[in-house]
Amino acid sequence: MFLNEFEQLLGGKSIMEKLDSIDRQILRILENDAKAVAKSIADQLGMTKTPVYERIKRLETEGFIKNYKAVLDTTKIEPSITVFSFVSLDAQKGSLMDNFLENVALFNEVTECYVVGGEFDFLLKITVKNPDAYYEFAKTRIATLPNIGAVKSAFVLNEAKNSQHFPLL
Amino acid sequence: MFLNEFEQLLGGKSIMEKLDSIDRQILRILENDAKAVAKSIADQLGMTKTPVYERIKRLETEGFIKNYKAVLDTTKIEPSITVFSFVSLDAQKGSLMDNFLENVALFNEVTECYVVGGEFDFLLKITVKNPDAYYEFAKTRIATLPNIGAVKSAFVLNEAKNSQHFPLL
DNA sequence: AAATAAAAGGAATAATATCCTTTAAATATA
DNA sequence: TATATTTAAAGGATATTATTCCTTTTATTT
Repeated sequence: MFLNEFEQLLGGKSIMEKLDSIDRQILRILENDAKAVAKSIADQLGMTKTPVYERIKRLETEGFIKNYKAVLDTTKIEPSITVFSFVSLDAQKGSLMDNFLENVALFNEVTECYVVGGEFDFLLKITVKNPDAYYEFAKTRIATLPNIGAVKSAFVLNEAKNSQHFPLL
Repeated sequence: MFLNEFEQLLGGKSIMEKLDSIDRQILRILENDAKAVAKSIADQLGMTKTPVYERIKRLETEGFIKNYKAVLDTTKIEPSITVFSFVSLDAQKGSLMDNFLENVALFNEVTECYVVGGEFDFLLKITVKNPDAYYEFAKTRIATLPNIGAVKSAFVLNEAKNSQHFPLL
């Protein structure tokens, strides 16, 4: 058996632990339902629990599955509003961008933050109690950060779709 | 004991099942780790498993917890690009908006879709294999929908933060 | 055909969910 | 303020169920 140069470097262990069709089906099932157990997944795939169990463990230890989370019905818990805000900096100096990211990482209100290409530099997903709270947050937390240029916001009126499913599985 | 008019309608059962501080702490723990069991949550809260177990079951049956999902490391599974696209329609007729939403709901590539206020009508989160696939998808799937006006896209260069935590718990 | 890897099957362990009874706490009532 | 009533929590016991391990069989690859 021949090892390629990468595998040789790792003592025969492949870097790219590839996923076969069964792995992908298991991931798709767990993506829908973290509580699915080896036995029920095995039944769906026409297998037995042992190989399925071992594959799940492998997918966990190798990091294909990062973690398991409860999905909450936030509207039932407390009324809130969500705002997507595009932000651009005065200058695209790398240190400025890092500084911005470090800051927003600390804000619980910013649940997601993406570095994007195009007219703006960042896209933030912000969740707060109400419009007043958003105004306060934008004014005191975002606008005060150094070198903020333009900010353009879109208020979410309705969450029409949120599948949280990786479409390439 | 007096019932208010809403409670009377439900035979004494309150509509707004309110969450106390313990419920919120349980939700916060499960939001981080769906695999946390009653015993370990109870330990963290200085309680015993029974009341915690009963509260979890209540939170599930009353819908505060919608479901449990595995969070995947999609970059390890397959290279992909994510694009946020703002879309506006020619006219904001309600039926046109419904039609648009019905269509995008069918596209696996559109993992999230929000109705927003402001310059545009919708915000889509789109995941595809590569820029070519995005061009193909935008051209054949989105641009061909009836009454599409403007489309403005921002390509994700980096996912700097994705907490998936409801900040108001 | 041989060797390796994966899957199957079964069995045992361990842990958790679930139930029931008792105790404590909080609230309402006298 | 004391007492009664209701609700929630605690504690323990049981039964179910999943994990985990080991051996055998099948499939795949060389």
